[in-house]
Amino acid sequence: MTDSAKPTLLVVDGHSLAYRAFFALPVDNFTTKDGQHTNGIYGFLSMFVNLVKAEQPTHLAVAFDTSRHSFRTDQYAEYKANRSESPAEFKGQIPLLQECLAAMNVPVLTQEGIEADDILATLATQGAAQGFDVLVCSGDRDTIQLVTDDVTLLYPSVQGVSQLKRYTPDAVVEKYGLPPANYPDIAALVGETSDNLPGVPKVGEKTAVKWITQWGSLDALLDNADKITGVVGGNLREHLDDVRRNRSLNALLRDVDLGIGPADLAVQPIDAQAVRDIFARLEFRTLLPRVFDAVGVDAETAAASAAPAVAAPVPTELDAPGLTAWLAAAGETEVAVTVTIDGGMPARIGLATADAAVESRWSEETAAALGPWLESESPKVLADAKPQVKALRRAGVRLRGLVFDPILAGWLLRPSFPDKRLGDLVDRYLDEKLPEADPTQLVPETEGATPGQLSWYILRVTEAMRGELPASVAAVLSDIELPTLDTLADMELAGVAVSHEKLSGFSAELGARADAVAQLAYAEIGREVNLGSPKQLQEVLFEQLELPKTRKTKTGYSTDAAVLADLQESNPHPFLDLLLQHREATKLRQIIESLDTAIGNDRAIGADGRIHTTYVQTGSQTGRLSSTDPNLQNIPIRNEESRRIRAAFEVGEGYDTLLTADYSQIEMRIMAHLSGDAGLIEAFNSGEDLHRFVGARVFGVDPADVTPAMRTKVKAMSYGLVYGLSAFGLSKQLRIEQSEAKLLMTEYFARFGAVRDYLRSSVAQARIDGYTETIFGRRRPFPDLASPNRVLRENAERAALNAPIQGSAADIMKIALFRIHDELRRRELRSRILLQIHDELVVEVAPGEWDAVEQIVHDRMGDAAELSVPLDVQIGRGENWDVAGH
DNA sequence: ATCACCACGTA
DNA sequence: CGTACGTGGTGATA
Repeated sequence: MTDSAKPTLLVVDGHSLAYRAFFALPVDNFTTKDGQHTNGIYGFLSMFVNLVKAEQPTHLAVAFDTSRHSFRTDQYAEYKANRSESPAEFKGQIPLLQECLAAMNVPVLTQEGIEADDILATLATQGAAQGFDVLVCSGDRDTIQLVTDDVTLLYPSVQGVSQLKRYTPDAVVEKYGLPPANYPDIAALVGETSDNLPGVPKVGEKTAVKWITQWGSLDALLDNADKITGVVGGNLREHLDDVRRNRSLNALLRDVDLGIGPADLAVQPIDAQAVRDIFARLEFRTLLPRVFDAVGVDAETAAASAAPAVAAPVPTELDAPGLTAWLAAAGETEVAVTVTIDGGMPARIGLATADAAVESRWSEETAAALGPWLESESPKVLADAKPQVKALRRAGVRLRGLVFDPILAGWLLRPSFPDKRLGDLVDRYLDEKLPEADPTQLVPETEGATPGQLSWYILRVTEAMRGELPASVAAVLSDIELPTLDTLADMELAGVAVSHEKLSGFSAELGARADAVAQLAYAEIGREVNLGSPKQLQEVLFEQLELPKTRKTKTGYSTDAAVLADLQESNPHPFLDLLLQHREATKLRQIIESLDTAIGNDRAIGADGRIHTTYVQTGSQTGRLSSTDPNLQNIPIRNEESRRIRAAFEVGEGYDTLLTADYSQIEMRIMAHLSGDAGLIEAFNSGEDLHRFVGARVFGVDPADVTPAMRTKVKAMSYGLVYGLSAFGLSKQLRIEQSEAKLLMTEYFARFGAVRDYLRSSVAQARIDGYTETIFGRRRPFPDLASPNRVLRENAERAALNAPIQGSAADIMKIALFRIHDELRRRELRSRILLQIHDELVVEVAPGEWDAVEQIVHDRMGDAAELSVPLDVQIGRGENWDVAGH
C-alpha cells in the first residue's frame, strides 16, 4: 500500500507493453479504414488508462527503446540476436502511440544506445531516493531487480496486458525464494532465452536459488565453483564466463543521464483537442471517455480544462431604431453575424463586435433597419454562412461583405477531419466550451448560446484562426471559397426543373422489367433469393452453381459487376446475365425514385417542380464540392438508357434553354502545365486530338495511323497517370499482359519523361513539406507519407500525387463559377447557373440571352487560369440536360 | 435505431 | 495494386 502523503511516480516501458498488446489483440478488429493497424496502440492505452486511474500517480513517464542497437549489443553482439525482426505492422504503431502520449501530455523518454528498462531503473532509483512511491510497469523480468520497499513492479501476466501482477519484495521472495536484488544472479545462472543469453546447462531456478542461498552471493558462488559437485558443478565451471557476462548485461543502468528527473514528470493536464484528433485519426471511439475519465476530466468539459473561459457578454435585445444606432456606432469595424433560421426564413439575428453583443427578432422593421448594412461592403464574419445567406435571400436581403467563415477556414486548414460545428472550433482554437443546450433535456440545465453570443464566439474564433492561416490558404479562402459560397447559395435556391412525368413513367417501366428479370433468374436457380443481397448471391454462385471463387472481400467473395462479367466469360451461365440486368434496372429505378421524391421537397420553398441540392463546400479533401440531398453529381450518363434520366432535367418555366459547358481534359492540361512537359504542351497546342497525338508519339506512327486500340491504350494510361496507376492496374483495366502494360508505360515515359519527373518530385516535395499544394495555394496534409506501413504509405503517395491536380482543377472551376455568376448579375441577365459537376456547368438561359451567356460562360471558363496550355471549353445547348450535354 | 459493408453512380 | 465523392440495400448490432 502506498503512503498517501508521498508522491507516486509511475514509469512504464512503452515498447514491451505495446508489443505484448500487439500479440494479445486481434489485428483485424483494430485496423483503420486506410489500413493502419492500431491493436498495439489500443491495447497499450487501454492498459495505461486503467493503470493511471487505479494508481493515481502524481508523476508519470513512458520510456521507449530507440533501436535494437544498445550498449549491450556493443558489449555482446549476440545480445537479443535471436529475436526476429518485429513485424512491420507493429513498428508503425510506435510513433503513433508516442503521438497519443504527447497529446495526453505524458512525457515520452528515449535515449540513444540505452534500453527503456535502463531509463526505468534510473528514474526508479532517483525517485525512491527523493521520497517517491515508485511504480515500475514493464514486461521485462530483469526489472524485478528494481523492487524495494519503495519500488513496486507491475508485471503483465500471461493472460494479457490488462492483468498486472504486483511485485513487492515479499512477492518476489514468495515467487523466487530470494530477495529482488538477487534476481539477476538467478537469471545469470539460468540464462535468458529471450535475450539470447545462455545460462549454465541443467541449472534451473531451483538449483540457482539453492546455490545463491547457500553461498550468499553470486560472487561467492563463482569463487567457490570448484566445490560444487556433480554434473551441474562441472557445467558451472565450464560456463563461468557466460554467467559473468549474463550478470553484467542483465544489470540495469541506474545512473543514465536523462537530463530530467522524477520531479520534472509531474502529471500534466491532457490536451483534449489533440487527443480527440489523434484518436479520430486512429478511429478510437470508446477509448476517448476512458482517457478523460482516467485523468479526472469528463469528456464534455475536457475542452474547457486548460484555460479559464471568458464569459460571453449578455446580449442586449434591440428594436429597429436600436439596431440602426448600434450599427452606426460600429461603423466599419468587423461584425460577426448569426442568423437563426426557422422554416427556411430568418428568425433571429445576433451581432457582435469584440466587446459587445446585441440581438433582435427578425421582422419587417428590424429587416429594414439591418438591410442596408447587411447589403453593404461592411466586413462581416459568419460561421457556416451558406444557409444563412440563403435564408436572408429568401427574405429579400443579399448579404455582402463576407470576409471570413471559420467553418470554411477550418476545412482549409484540416481538410481530412473538418470541424463541422462552431463548437468544434471553439474547442480547438479557443480551448473553451461553447455553451450548448442539452437536446435530451426538456428544461436544459445549461442554456445554449444565443445568436448574439454565438457571434461573439465567432469573432474570437476568427481572430485565433487568422493567426494560424498561412497566407496562401487565407488567399484561397477570400479569393476562391467565399465568392464560391455566394454563388452556391444562388444555385441551391434556383434548383433545377425535373419532370416528374418523365421520371415516374420510366420508373414504372424499370420496375416491371426488374420483376420480370427476377422471375427468370429465380427459374434458372430453382428458388427465390434476394438478388440485392450479396450474402445470398454468394450462396447461389459459389455453392449452388459451384462457380469459381472470385476476389475476396472482408465478408466473403465479391459479386460486383466486373467479377460477374469475368465469370460470364469463363463460366457462362444465364443467371449471371439476368443478375446483371436486374442490378442495372433496380439501380436506375432507385436513382429515379430518389430524384422523384426530391422534386419540390425543399420545405422552405414548397413544391416548385425543381430539385434543390445542397453543395457541401467542405465535402472533399481536394477542394472539390460534393452534392447531397440529393446528389446531383452522379446522375447516370454512360449508357443510352440512363440518359433518359438526364432528359428529365429540363429547362424551367420562363426560361428558354439549358446550356452545358465542360472543360475537356482539364486534369491532363494541368498535368502538362505543372510538369512543363514539352511533348504534352505541344499536344494541347497542336489542336490534334490528345489521345491520337500521344498515341502517335508512343507507338511511333503518324497521327492518322493511330488505331482505335492504340488510342484506347494511351487514353487509359493518360488518365491513369493522374491517379498513380501501376502497370498491374493498367494491365487489369486494359485486359492485357502485365509485361505489355509495363512496355506501354516505358514507351509513354520515354516520350513524355517530364510527366514522370514531375509526379515523382511532387510526391517527394510533399514528403518534405508534409502537405501538397495546388496552383492557387490550397493545401492538403499527408502524414502517412512517412508511415513505415507500406500499404498506407503507397496509398498516401497516390493521393498526394493526385491532390494538386484534382485540387487545381477544382480551384479553376470555382473561379470560373463565381466569375460567371458575378458577370451574369452585373450585366443584369436573368440566366443563372444551376449545377456544377466538377468539370461541367449547367446554366438555365433566359429568352434572348443565349449569345451573351454562351460568350460569358465560354470566356470565363477559358480564362479562369493562365496555364501554359489553353483551357478548352465545350458548350452544348438543348431543352433538357441530355440534349444539351451532347 | 445505428453501424459496417457491399455495390455502383459520377468526375 | 487508380483519385475524389454520396446513396441505398442488407445484415449484424444495439
